[in-house]
Amino acid sequence: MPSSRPLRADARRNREALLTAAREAFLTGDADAHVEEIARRAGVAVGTLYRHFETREALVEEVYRQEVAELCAAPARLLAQYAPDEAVHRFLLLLVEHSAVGKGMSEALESIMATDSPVFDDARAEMAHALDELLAAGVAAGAIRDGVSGRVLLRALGGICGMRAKGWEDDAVRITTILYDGLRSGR
Amino acid sequence: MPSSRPLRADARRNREALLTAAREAFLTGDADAHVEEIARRAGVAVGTLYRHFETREALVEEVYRQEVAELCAAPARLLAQYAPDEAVHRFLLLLVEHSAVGKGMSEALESIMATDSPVFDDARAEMAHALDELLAAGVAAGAIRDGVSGRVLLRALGGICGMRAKGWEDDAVRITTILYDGLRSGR
DNA sequence: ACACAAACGGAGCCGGACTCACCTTATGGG
DNA sequence: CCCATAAGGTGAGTCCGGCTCCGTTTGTGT
Repeated sequence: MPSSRPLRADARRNREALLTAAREAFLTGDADAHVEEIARRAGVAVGTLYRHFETREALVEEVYRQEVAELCAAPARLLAQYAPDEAVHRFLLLLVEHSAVGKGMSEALESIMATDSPVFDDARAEMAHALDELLAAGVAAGAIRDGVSGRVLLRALGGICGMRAKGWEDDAVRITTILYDGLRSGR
Repeated sequence: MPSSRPLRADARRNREALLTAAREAFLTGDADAHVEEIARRAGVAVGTLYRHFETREALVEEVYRQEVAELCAAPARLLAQYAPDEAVHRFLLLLVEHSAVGKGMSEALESIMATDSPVFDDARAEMAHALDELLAAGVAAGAIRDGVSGRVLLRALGGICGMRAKGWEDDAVRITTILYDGLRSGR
């Protein structure tokens, strides 16, 4: 259904502007910028925002989806470059680092990983699948314990990404290491 | 300042009724019950609710605080009854179990553990302190790795408690076990 | 150029948190 | 026991933010 008609030029431009404006708003701190504000930043009226996105939530989700897609590309790349268990370790740390781009985006990731909103199911499935690959490779190499699904690990990571206090990065790295050691200890 | 005057009898009753109504509302699922609804359940008007609690959030916080206080009593009890590392393990599982009382309360716990809202600082500090005791006992007994603070572990637990999908309990138990193994592996 | 569907703008609607001016009642001193 | 009085209760009304609706503008295919 992506081709019910190619979308008029100005419409495409506005849609893009809205997504950019929203992403910037979230990155610069306030994850609950008003729709008016986002529309203003994009140089359009609220009505236009609602022509492109069903609800405010839908817009937020779209921004999240793009961010997640980027993260999902990582596992394959890491597996090609490192030994399986090293790849797992690096991915965990990458995730922590990535969620550091801003409070807004970190909230986004947390939502994706912790909620049951049907809208995020795809993103979660994709993420879980990417993690499954990583873990499977680790198990095959005898470096990672068996019986841990990507979905389970994803849950744990959700908690890590939700951290936002000052000095949270140190905490995140520490928890990540604990998890990693835990994954190896039962192998 | 808890004694600017003993609070009139009906006032105390209403305050209690509001807390009870709110707790029940959260336990029975909808964590975002409207203030009107909560007031109605308590048999008072919204104005009365706002006489006792600055904002809706403040009411929610008070309910959380009570729940957390209950959890904070657990570590001391467990330490008196079990070996340190066993106490840690049991507390982790207790936490999971406790957050199962309902989606509403589980959201509450997640908030307490994941946010930086100054209002929750006390609860977090208390919780972290309780965990510190547990961990310290474990370290002293040589059963737990050193260098993990209660605060850090609390973060990890926040993620676990935030899980709400069907079958989340199995996931939670599994993650908890991984964490536990991780805590022991570096000793 | 023209027609016309597609897209835009923005005043206004609506629901939910919160306020305030006025009424009710517990309580303690006479 | 009763009254004065201040603590407490009430709920219609305000405010604010997400969302809608329809009249106007504009890109596009002929």
